[in-house]
Amino acid sequence: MPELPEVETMVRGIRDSLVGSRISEVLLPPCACRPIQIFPGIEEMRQTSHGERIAAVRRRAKRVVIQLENEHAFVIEPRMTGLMLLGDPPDREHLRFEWRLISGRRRFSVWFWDRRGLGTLKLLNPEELEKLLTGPVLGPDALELTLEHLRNRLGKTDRPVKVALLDQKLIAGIGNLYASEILHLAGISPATASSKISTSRLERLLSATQEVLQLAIRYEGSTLGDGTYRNALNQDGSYQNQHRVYAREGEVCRTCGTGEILRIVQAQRSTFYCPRCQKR
DNA sequence: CCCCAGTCCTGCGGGC
DNA sequence: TGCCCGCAGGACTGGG
Repeated sequence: MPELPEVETMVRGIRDSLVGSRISEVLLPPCACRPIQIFPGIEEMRQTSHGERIAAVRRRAKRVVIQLENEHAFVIEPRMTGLMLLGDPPDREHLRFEWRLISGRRRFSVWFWDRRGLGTLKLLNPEELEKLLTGPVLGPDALELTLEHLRNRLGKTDRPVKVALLDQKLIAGIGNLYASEILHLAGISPATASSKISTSRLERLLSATQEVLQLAIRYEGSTLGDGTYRNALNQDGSYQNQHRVYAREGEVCRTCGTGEILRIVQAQRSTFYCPRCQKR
């Protein structure tokens, strides 16, 4: 499931090829499955993007932003199973969108592939893009968090900290997998009421967030058993081998060597933790 | 306003 | 063996 590290890996994987190249065509591949949500329609997308040069490729939280020189931007939300690919896709039937590009004499394509089709694709105008980047829909990016952010945002809610970490309005970029990983490294129980966490423990939470996300980026994200997430060249990430708790229910905690990893359900999502290492 | 349950989607694996 | 059901969870919606 693409979260911040996986989306960052996608962006790094396509950036050098895309920046400076020119869009010759955008296409909806023939696809037997239900079409993904796109906005606006394909014809408006063509009119706005045809012949435009790509100025930048960046990440905002869990979204890929492809900025054009005319200041419009494609914004891709991979959600559960979406991938940005330069190489061969896992299969042809779940290709959802194609950008045909020209760089000098070279012609190539970048694809959006999405097995489950929960992903979305939008072409935003400059005002809409500005709202996405700085508006209230998304909180501060998890890699740019400060202690003040945590104090102001977690301090005002009594929800369990695991649930609050998933709220993109509070902090943007953390998903279900990395929330469990971060709380384990921070030594904080996922059930702790957010507002009850002391400043010194918020400092641990802050450094654990940076450490886990940066390390996961270095390992190019997590490819789980379902094998869905891959980098831009359709290769596996390797952070799954470093997982501290996620999907390790019943196994022994590698940190304390004795605790058994438990799974609980919070807000209809699985949470994994070590009851010995993580206290309220 | 705040928060939670329900919803979308597809593929896979457990159980009978 | 084959079928069905539940589960995976990112982001959004409706309602309490």
